[in-house]
Amino acid sequence: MADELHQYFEQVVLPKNSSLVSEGQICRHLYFLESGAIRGSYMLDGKEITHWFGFAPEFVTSFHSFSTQQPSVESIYTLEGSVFWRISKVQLSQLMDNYHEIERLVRIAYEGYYIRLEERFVNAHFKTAAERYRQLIEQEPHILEKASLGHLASYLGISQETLSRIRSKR
Amino acid sequence: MADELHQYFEQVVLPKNSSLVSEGQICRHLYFLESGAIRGSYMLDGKEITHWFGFAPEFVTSFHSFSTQQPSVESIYTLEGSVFWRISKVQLSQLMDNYHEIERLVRIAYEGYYIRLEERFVNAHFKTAAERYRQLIEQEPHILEKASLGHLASYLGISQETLSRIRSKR
DNA sequence: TTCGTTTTTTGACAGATGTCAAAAACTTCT
DNA sequence: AGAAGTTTTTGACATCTGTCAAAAAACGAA
Repeated sequence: MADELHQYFEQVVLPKNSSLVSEGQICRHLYFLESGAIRGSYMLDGKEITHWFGFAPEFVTSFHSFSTQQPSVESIYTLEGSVFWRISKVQLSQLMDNYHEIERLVRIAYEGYYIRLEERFVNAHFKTAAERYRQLIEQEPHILEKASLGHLASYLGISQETLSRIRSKR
Repeated sequence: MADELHQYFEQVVLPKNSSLVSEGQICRHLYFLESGAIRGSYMLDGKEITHWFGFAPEFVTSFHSFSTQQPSVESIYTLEGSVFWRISKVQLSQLMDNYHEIERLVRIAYEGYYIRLEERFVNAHFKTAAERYRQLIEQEPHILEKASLGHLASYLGISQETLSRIRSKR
């Protein structure tokens, strides 16, 4: 099985600040981020909102588009030089058909992603900007090293200026 | 297989305002909500925050607790008389082991739940209270019929007073 | 290094939202 | 219908946060 797995994956290497997935296009691949870091963002009222970050090693894609095969509302960009291994949706479906074990891995992956998102959602819900920032420092410190202030601010759901002021107060 | 499935599920019938899952307890079951409506909530600074609603027919549980088997941070209450069919995590795991088909159903379910939560997250992220309320009316009008103002407000991430004022302005 | 660009910080101000408190409207039960 | 409880509305006020604009700092390329 390991042999068969390998032949489905294709390596993708991207430099810093390049796009992996573009808004408006259908995302047909699931990517394993082997090394590097990325961010997912979308446009709102002319502003770019970064709503998630991805760090190696993990599976990433524009989940909504990949799952529904609708045009993606988000774009994905590299935050630094990154190496991916990608597999198409069609091929992944075949693998899941052929191997219960693969279907299970994907199920467990989704379960994990769901839980993580739920936690983030709850954390964001009724906390002040400062509390969310403090929580970020505790729970996802790696983000601080790779993301710019603007990316961070939108990730936290606040303006860049407010984040700058929160930072200067300690 | 249908026969075998049936024997794993147990019916639970609850009146209005009763609790299905309580904070602090490990949630060991997945529930199929056959009829009725429920809400999931947690305590924050002495206030009860309702962060999701569930409506028949769908599968519901305290996902974080069910998945990790850690004590639940949320409680689940019925909004009206409701009928559930529950299956234990152990038994569901057995079913998933024995039937690839079941594993697939669960995988697809998680995929759907993830997408839904992501949409809600993005919608909430940078919109004003009024916009979120308008969006709720368009996208989840059924919630309006069952939830009290207080539940709704916390679901939208705003105070009850603010929601009341938004409502009175149209 | 130096110039030009991007990112971050700071200031002034307006507007949205939360909080506390009380009144009003609505429910439920007897 | 009436009493008691709950839910919703309203008012006054403080504060957090966003916006716009400009200055300062950091970064990159030549």
